[in-house]
Amino acid sequence: MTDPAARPATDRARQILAAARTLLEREGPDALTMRRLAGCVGITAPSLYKHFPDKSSVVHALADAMLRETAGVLAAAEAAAPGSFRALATAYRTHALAHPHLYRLTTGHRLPQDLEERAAAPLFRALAGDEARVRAAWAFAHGMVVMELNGRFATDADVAAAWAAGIAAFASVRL
Amino acid sequence: MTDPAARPATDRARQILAAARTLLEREGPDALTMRRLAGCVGITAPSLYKHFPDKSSVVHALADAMLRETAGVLAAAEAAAPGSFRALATAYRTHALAHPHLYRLTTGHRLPQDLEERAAAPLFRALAGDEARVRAAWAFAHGMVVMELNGRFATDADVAAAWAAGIAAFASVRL
DNA sequence: ATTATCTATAGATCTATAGATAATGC
DNA sequence: ATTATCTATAGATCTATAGATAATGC
Repeated sequence: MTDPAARPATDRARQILAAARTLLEREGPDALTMRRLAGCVGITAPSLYKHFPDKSSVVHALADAMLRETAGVLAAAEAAAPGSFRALATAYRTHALAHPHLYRLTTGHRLPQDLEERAAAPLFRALAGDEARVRAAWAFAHGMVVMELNGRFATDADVAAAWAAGIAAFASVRL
Repeated sequence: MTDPAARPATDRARQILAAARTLLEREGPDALTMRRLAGCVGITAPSLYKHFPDKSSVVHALADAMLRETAGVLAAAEAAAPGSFRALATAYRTHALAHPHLYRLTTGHRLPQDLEERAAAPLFRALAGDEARVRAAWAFAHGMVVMELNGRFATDADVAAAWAAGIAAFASVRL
């Protein structure tokens, strides 16, 4: 209810967003044009403007939905294994790597702060309420995902071991 | 010598790269067009193609130079404070935040692996040769920088404390 | 001779608006 | 009446090439 564009009211708007998501994930951000998006839904580009005021509102709605989904994934991981930073990190990684372009789109955006905080709440609990450590751990997870997505690790690198090392570093009791 | 585009031979090519760097850093990636770049150097767009085969070679050369610079910064930090992960992390952060657009450009690229490894060598030494931990620590630093650059932390967040928490987590002796 | 440059332009895009037309809901 | 859609198009871009012209180096 906060933002009409971010929370589509009509079926058509939802259908457009679903198509945008598929298009972005399949062909990357450059493919997400109003023309191609319209084509996916079976209408012409100008008709999109009856449902979204402009392109950025479509993009914003995609990012918003993705962040909500991430929050849900983390909440589920917490429910399954309360207090486990490892479980949260694994769930985060899995979800992010499953949606590379959406992940990049979302993390490249400035989103409502309460949404972000809600998503990070399980992490806050897992790390015993240490804010600074929560942010550092979040940055670690984000950095790992981005580097995996962008192929920044050497092909023979043991990425799982790197995740494990980071998880151990943050989960361990403070010295 | 590896790549002619990445290591410009002529003064003009170097001048073009310098202008590209300034343009990118001042106005962001969308401003970096062949026309605008040519304008900065005082020539027309087609003339650029006498010096670079295409736009991507210009971009690649920028990323290459930035990564070399990062390697230099880390090496200098190591020389000043051998074996200190904190010193490396601080130097990395400072350099990255001083060149936001270049940093994003560079980290969004796949670069020659030996270059990346050379840049990471001081980190490897500081973390006592633990490869997995080096990668995790690198991801942490990268994640922190990206989140700072993209304004992903709450305005009242103590970012320095987050850096300190991550540095402590990785620098501490293993349990 | 060779090189750097220019003008002109091909060939593709894009986002977004204006105004007409068809379809739906009262 | 209102809404969704279409066609047509404005108005901006972009990258990159072709071919002519000026300037440089032998």
